[in-house]
This record gives sequence, C-alpha cells and structure tokens, in this order.
Amino acid sequence: MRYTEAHKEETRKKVVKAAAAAVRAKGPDGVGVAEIMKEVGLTHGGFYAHFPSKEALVAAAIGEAFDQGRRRFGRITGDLKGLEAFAAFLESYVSMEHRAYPERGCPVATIVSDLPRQGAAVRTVFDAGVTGLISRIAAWLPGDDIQERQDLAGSLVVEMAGAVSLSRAVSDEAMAERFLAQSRRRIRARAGVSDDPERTA
Amino acid sequence: MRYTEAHKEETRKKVVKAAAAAVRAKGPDGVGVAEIMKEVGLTHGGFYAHFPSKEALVAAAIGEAFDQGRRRFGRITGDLKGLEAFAAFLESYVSMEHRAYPERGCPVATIVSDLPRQGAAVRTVFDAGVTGLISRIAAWLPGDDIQERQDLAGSLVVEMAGAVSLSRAVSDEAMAERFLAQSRRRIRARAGVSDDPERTA
DNA sequence: TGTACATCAGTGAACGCGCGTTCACTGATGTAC
DNA sequence: TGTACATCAGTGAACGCGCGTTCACTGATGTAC
Repeated sequence: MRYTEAHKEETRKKVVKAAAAAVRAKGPDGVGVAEIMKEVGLTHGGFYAHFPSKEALVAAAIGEAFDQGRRRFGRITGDLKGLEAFAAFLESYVSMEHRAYPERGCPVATIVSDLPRQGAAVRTVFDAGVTGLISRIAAWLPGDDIQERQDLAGSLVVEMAGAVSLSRAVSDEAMAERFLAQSRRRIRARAGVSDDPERTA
Repeated sequence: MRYTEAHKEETRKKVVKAAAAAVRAKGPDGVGVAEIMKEVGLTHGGFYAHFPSKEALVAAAIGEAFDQGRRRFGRITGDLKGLEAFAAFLESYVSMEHRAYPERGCPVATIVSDLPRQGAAVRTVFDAGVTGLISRIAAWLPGDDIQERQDLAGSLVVEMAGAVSLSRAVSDEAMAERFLAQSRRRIRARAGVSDDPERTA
C-alpha cells in the first residue's frame, strides 16, 4: 500500500476532524475509535499508527474544536472591532442555530460536564482553549484595566456557554429559546453593547 | 428471605439515593447498575425487581438530586426572605465547596452536557427540576412583573450553574476560583444584592 | 393450633454486545546495489 | 536501467473486559385450610 509522504499526515487530520465533530456530538466517552475510523473510510486497526491511545485522539479533537471555533468566529466578526465584534460573536454564539449543531459548535458548551472525568492530557488542552477564548473576548471589551476586562470576559463566557448548554439540556424548545434570548439580552447589557433595534427583548 | 411490608420501598429508596450521588459524580453513562447495587449491599440481579431499566433509575436519581437540592437550600436560606435568601443561596451555590462535591451538588451543574444524550424519561425529570429551581429563585427576587422575575431568575441560574460547571471543567484551581468569585460578584450586582463587606471582590 | 402451600426480594451464573487495544499480516512504493 | 529488499499505513481477526439484562433458583415468611 505504501503512500506518498504527506499521506499519513492527511489521514491523521481527517481522523482528528471527524473526532472533533463526534466528540462534541456524543461526548468523549460516547464515541468509539472504530466508529471514527469508519467515518474516514478506514478500519479501526490502523488507528494506533496515528495515536497512542483514544485519550490522545480526544485531546487532539478538543484542540481542533477550539481552533475551529477561533476560525469560525474570526469569520463571523470579520472587520468589526471592539464591542461590535463582541456583539456579532454573541449573536452567533447564544443562538438556536448554535444550540442545534453541537458537532460544529463551541466545545465549552458541549462537553463541560464531561471534563472532570477526563484524563490529564484532555484537561490540559481544554484549559488552554478556555483561556484563549476568554482572552480573545477580553480584547474586544473596553477599559484600561486588563485584569478587569479578563474577569468580565470570564463571567460573560460563563453565561454564554451556560446558556447554550442549559438550552440543550432542556428538551422544551420554548424554554430553551427563552434562556437564550434572555441571556443574549442581559449579556449585551452587561458588556455595554448598545441595544440593537431589530432584536426583540 | 421474605421481608416486611415496608422493606422493598426502603431498599428502593436506598438504591435511588446511591444512584443520585453516583450519577452526579460519574455521569449517567459512567455509573453501572451492578456498582450501585453493590453500594447498597445487594447483588445486581435484584435490580429489576425495583426498576424496569437503568434509564428508569437514572430518571429517579435525577429527581432525587433535585429534591435534595431543594431541601438543602431550604436549610441554607433558613428564615431569610427575598434577596437575603437569594444571597445566602448564591454564596453556597457559587463556591469552591460546591465545586468540590458534585455528588451532593446541584444536578444542573453536574450533568448539563450529558442531558442531550439521555432518553425521554430522564429529560422530562430534568426539565421539571430546572423549572422548579428557577421558580424558587424567581420568588426571592423583587418586582411586580412575574414574567420579568422568572426571566431574570433563568439568566441567574444559567450563570450560577455555568460558573460551577466551568470551574469544574478547568483543572487549574486558581482559574476555577476566579470564575466563581467573579460570577458571584456579578450575579450579586445583577440581582440587586447589596454588597457584603466581608467578601472580597 | 398445626400443616401445606404461595409469595417474592434477592442471588449468582449466564447472555450478547461493544469497547479499547494488540498483533500477525499485506502489498505498493521507495531505496540500495 | 534492472532487480532485491526494506518500509510502514492500513487490514481484519482476536483479546479481555465491563456493561445492561435475563433467568432459574432460594428460602424466610405470610396466608389458606
């Protein structure tokens, strides 16, 4: 079979990408190695040519999920700066759309409560992802006190991710929508975003 | 073996109680039927004399966890009323103590992200639990507009549960403590609780 | 009051299943000569 | 330029394990007579 030089790296990427979606959709313990390999068109036996263990894959997958989030929200905010960028990010994050597609959404909202049960490698990647996310948001907030911006950003992330994960946890769609709408409105107020007239309260 | 009339009911209660702790500690899919029966001093075979399936046990366990929460926070708030009761509840909920003991904590903060993967019976119980929790908090908030109080309570629960679950998800204790302290401070401000001098910002 | 039988919570072996991981093997291609 | 060998990503059978669930059985007690 012997493949070209770049082939192995490409396969690895495909596996990580598939895992990044699967981990968010079904949780780290809900996905199987065989299942992910099959999605990529391979058999499970070949897995260990790429990863030393399932845990290593889960760690890589969560890292990839955070990277996707970064790129995605870079695209969403576009050329916007400061609070306008944050407002755009917020609308897209705290939304029924985000709720509906965990497999391509923010890993924080998807797997928070799975994390305490994960191994050290996974948790390290998650810590870094959360720190990065908060720093990016802090950079959009006004004010000279960096620590204060960081702290506010942390609290905003807590409510944003909390709203999306709780909206997914309840099966009543109306309740879910209410959580999201309320959190969106209140987060906007807390961050100092001026009210958007097209939005309902 | 034949037992007294009340015996079966007592056994059932013990099983549910053990499950309520285990489900919060390890997640609904992380606990085994055999493990829980063993904790109660029985063998796994007898399980199906009490429950039709594992899912039924998980549903009962989550209901029990919400009930425990209700009793627990009734104890904590004591004779306090209105915002004072809420403030006491908040201090105890958004705390390192709560973070450290998921097995006796609020089920919302413990298993949010497991819920979308659970069956209908479990999700129904969870919906009811969340609704009850929010209503109790809404009753403590000031204002005449019931809907507005309910909405604010929802947003507060989102941040409270979000803060505790995110604080558990990160392994860095300092980061965890910061999340909790910041959320506590900002939730107090949002709910209109007057600043408590003994507390650091 | 005494005896035979019914009840049923709990036992423990067994089931089928899916999991993570291991391993001997394959075979197309790169490399050495 | 041609031939022999080494490489190694991927295959597929097999492993040990723990899971939820089933089931024939037990045996102390309640009930019928």
